[in-house]
Amino acid sequence: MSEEQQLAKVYDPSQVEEKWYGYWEENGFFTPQVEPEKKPFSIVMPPPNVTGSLHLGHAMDNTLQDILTRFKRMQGYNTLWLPGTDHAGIATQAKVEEQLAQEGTNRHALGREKFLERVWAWKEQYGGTITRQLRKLGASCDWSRERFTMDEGCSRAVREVFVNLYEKGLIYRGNYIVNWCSKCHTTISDIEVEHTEKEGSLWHIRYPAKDGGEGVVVATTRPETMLGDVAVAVHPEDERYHNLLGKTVILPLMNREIPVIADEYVDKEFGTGAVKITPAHDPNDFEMGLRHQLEQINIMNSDATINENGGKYQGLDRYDARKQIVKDLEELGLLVKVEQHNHAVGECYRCSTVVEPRVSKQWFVKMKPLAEPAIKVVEDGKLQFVPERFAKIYIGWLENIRDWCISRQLWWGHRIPVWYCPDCGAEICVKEDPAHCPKCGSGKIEQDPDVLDTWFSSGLWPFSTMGWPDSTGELKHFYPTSVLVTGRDIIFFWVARMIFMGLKFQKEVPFHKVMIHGLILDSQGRKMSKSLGNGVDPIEVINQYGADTLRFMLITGNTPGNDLRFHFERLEATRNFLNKIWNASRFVMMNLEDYKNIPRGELTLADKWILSRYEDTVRSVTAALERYDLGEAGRLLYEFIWNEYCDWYIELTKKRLYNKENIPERNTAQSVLFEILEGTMRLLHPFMPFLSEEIWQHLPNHGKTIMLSSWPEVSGYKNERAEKEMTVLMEVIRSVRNIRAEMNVAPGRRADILLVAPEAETMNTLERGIEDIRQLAVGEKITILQKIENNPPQSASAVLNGVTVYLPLKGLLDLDKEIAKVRKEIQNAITEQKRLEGKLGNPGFTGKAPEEVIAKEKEKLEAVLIRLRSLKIRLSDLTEDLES
RNA sequence: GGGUUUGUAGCUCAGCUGGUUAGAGUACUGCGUUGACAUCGCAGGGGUCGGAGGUUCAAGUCCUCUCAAACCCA
Repeated sequence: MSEEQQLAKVYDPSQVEEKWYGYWEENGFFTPQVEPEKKPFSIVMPPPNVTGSLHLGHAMDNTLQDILTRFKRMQGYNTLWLPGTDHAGIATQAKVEEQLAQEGTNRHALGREKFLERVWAWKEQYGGTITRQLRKLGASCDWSRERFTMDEGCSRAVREVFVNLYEKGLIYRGNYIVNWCSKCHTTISDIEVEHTEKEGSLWHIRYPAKDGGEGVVVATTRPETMLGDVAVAVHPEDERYHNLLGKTVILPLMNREIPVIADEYVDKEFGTGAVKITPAHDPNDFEMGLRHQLEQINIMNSDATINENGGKYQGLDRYDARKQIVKDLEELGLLVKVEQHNHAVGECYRCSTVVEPRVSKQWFVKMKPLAEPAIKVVEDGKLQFVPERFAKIYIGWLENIRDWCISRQLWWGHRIPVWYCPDCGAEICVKEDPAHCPKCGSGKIEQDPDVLDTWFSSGLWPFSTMGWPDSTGELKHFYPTSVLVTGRDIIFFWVARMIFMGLKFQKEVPFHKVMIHGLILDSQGRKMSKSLGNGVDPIEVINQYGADTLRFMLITGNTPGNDLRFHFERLEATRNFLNKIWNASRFVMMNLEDYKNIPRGELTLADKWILSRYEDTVRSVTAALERYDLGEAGRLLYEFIWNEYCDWYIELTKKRLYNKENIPERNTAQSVLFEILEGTMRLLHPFMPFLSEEIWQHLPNHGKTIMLSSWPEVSGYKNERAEKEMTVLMEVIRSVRNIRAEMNVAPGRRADILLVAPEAETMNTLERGIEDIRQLAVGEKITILQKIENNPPQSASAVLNGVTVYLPLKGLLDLDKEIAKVRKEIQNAITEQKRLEGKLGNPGFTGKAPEEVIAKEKEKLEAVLIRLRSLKIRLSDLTEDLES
């Protein structure tokens, strides 16, 4: 065992983490065979952006998945954690375009084919970064099955789904108002728009009547869109405007005649109660335009400049046009007033450019028929959210869903599998690329230039990664997956879409549970962002503290679903915990050199106690993991290891370990120390895979790897009596230490201790624990009596439940102080006694409270009375002392 | 405007279906080099649970209102 003795005094994660990860991966420990006879446990990893790098959100998300995966694997499940990456259309394309810009060129100059080559090259270069980082974190996912949303298999799945939905009429092409990002140069879906509250103005503009009357004043936050106005609308019950209904007003600057119409959508209270209607540039106006058969006048180019429909403003940027229009209106005397006005502005979630509602021809998924079953499975409990409250958010969103715009004006992504025939006008949607028009035979067909929203392919992730549309063993065994772990920010983007896609194409939910976790915030509770510069790089944290420390810190210290603040102090506290575990293990190994795995001798009270506490820990940690309360599981382990195993049990074994004469006793202590440490390492392994493996490998009787060892189970060690007895000893020891500290007894100085316990049972406990007390309370001569005749002179004391502790301290004792202390304790006890008597004397309480609660209160009262009696005796003894 | 979450010791957070004298870590104070660990040990001070009202024999824990913060949706 010489190698054990070489363990460093301080745990150094950098020495062990890489070694073990390589060992696990090379030996294929992460890669399951499909074993249909075994119970499956599967997770698909939310695919990170292929060219991205790891942030703390990923670190937490994947730590949670890894904990669940390692836990279930040890429990003997056929366990698959399937990793992969996402092609992230807009983000990746933008990065490559940036690169091209630096070279002084752009994608249009390059052409579609060459551009895509560049993106693939970019992916090859940066695509491995994040998966390497996940390895550093310790993720035990099966890299042999790693997938990419644009790989051949996933692309086939996308094609299959698109064609199928198209044929069922669930995908259609139409002219609708969509969100246009003029910087990313593409359409984005409703949920990709972020609304932020902004200071703006409300311009009141007069539209004169055609007949020369005053006309009407409209209020708008976007005056530039008036170039595309086709009507003015008022509420039908708004009496202020009854005389104007049906009349015609003149649109200033454009001199267009437009009608005043009535629509219930108009809010009478807002602005002047009259609104300008621009169907081509506002979603609400668009709807109203359809109701009233209004013309749609598109006034903007794709770069958000005014187009030929904007008259003399053509060519101006939208905001320059706004300034000019306001100025011109002012000169015409048509600007009535300008008010301060705060309103929500939609911005692109990727680049924060203000989105432009714009009418254009796009592809959509019809959502109602898909949403209904997706709502039902959650309502029926076939798919559960953890914590449950997120189900409400999910259902609420799906109930109010609008059709999903899936086409993107990008090049990087799955190309829409639709061809148009210029000769006969046919629209062709097929699984295999067609060479000519099936209707007229024309060879001039052209494919739709757009690609699909990235989330379209990620929506298929749980089954496309398992080989669908082929029927594979993985699909049969591992689908539906067991649980999906993700942040609450993508419930709409991703979770909902996987659910309806899974239901549609597999006729089954894609996962049984969805575990939602919060965000990681900085120490001040702000979101981490590039612009604030408050982000923390998990890789730097790993380099500094180790992956285990980061992992444990990320999953403890909060409750499921809530955000977590990132404090370096907590990181340090966790590192200290790892060091504590390391040193406790070091201690055990140092004392194991002659350990023989033979039947152990008689167990001491301390042995029985720690075994019982260990059993409790096994049960509670397992239960917490089963209900996805990983933070609680971590906390329980922390408390057991530090407060029970280290602070008490190790200390209690030292005397036996150091006495090398008594081999059986020493061997028994070694045996229990070892058994608990070994089991605890297995409990700890999902949380701290590296540290637990390193320690476990140094222990005797190890196998190939802790990650394939079995999860600890309860084995009948629970011992209430031992726990109760141990509690008495611990209280006695604490009170002696307390007195010593108060009286400034030097730590090394042995002191005599007198214990008085009226009950025979307690006396027995003390007698059996006498050596433990001597050891941990630094006792000299210890006397245990059932009662005392004479008051022990010059003694400090403490009155516990059932035991009175005396420390004779000749010359050190301040009698007045001691008396005051006892008096105060008597006061406290009396207060408590009165409270309990009042409670028990209350017929309301005794009549209505459950039996056990009453019994408990009675017990408490009894204990207080006993204590009070001892305290009073103590007080009279002390006063006698004072008088003598 | 609708919804969700949070508000417990200086700080960060636990406290399950109402029933201990409300807990932990950290910070703070005192003592400490006994053969795992100073990234440590022992001991200690510190909160009446955002505010108001209500239900109940009993409320941090349920209800109503209210204040504050964060987030989501419109």
